[in-house]
Amino acid sequence: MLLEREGPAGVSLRAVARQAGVSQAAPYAHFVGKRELMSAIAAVGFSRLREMLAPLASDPARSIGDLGVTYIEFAKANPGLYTLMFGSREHIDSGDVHLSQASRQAFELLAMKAGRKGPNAVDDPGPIAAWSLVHGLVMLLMNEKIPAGINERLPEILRLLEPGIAEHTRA
Amino acid sequence: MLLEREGPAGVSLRAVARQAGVSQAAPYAHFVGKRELMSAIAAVGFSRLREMLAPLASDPARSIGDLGVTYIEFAKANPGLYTLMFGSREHIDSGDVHLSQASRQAFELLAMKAGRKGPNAVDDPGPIAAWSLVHGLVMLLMNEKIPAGINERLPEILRLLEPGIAEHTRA
DNA sequence: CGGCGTTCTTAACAGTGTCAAGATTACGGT
DNA sequence: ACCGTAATCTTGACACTGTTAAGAACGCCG
Repeated sequence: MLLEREGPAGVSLRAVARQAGVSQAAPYAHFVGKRELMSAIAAVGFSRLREMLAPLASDPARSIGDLGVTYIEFAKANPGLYTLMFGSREHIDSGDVHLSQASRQAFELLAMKAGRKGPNAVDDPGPIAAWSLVHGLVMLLMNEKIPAGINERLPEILRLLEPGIAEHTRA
Repeated sequence: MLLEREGPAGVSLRAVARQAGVSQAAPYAHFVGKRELMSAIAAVGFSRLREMLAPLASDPARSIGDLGVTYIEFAKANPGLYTLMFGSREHIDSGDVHLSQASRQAFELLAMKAGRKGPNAVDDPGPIAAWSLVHGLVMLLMNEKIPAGINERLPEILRLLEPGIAEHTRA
């Protein structure tokens, strides 16, 4: 896909039109603008992520660390898509309904594992910390801020959060 | 500044040239291209971040959590700059010498607090986890993936990592 | 069959990064 | 003091971008 070769900024409406065999302004019959196209793509990205995570989340034998590893695998397999989903507020409309709904659904999978039980897990520190840790790891890896060599130590890093969460949940 | 009003993508060479009172192609006498300009800006961003963090890092009375709070304050005060520093590989040349050096220096400040002592702290899980957690938190906040309301609970979230790090350092 | 909405095309607008050619300016060595 | 060289700037152009306007085909429903 074009997204993965060039990154989100490399996607031009005209290029996707050419690739579809239609002409420059045709996309505007389907999307009001570029941001809406990108938001739609990002939304299916969240759906795919959720599909990958879902079986692990409902399996009691799997830990948060396992979820994290799968999460990172998704990001490494689709770096362009992942960057689009989380990066740049420029390319995406964060207010888009489908998009924010899709991202919330993916987040709730994490909350199941890392959070206090019950509703409004949204402001529960546990899942937020877990998501932040994993997301930060992915971002720093992608932007080469940390050496790519730590790949094997990822489970170890992810486990660092578990004592704190256990302590917090108990309280 | 223009960066903060429009975000990294809103910065155009022509606009900065206009603002400097010179004409479109003048910047090319100082930078080989836009990416180099942006990389230079990002590098001074890392320097500023390091200056903010330095006093806390050398003060034994301050915890990793304190560093994290200051880090997040920096990001919230300069969201455009922060996005440029970490976000988009499109606008920045990660291979840039000044840039990668500046980011490494900022990272070493974290490593002092959160890591095993001694050299090559780069592959020590502690500081990497700390940085990832804080960075992920900032990113998710900026892109409105998590509600802005958790601001007061930030110290609590950052503390979740401390038991794990303590355990690991002891080993 | 007629009309309407969807999809498409072509053409144009303003804006962008970048390069080439040449003018201007500043400055250091003789 | 002067001359040459390097740094800096200007103008003009190229190919590209997102977006809009005006209109041409097309299918579908009454």
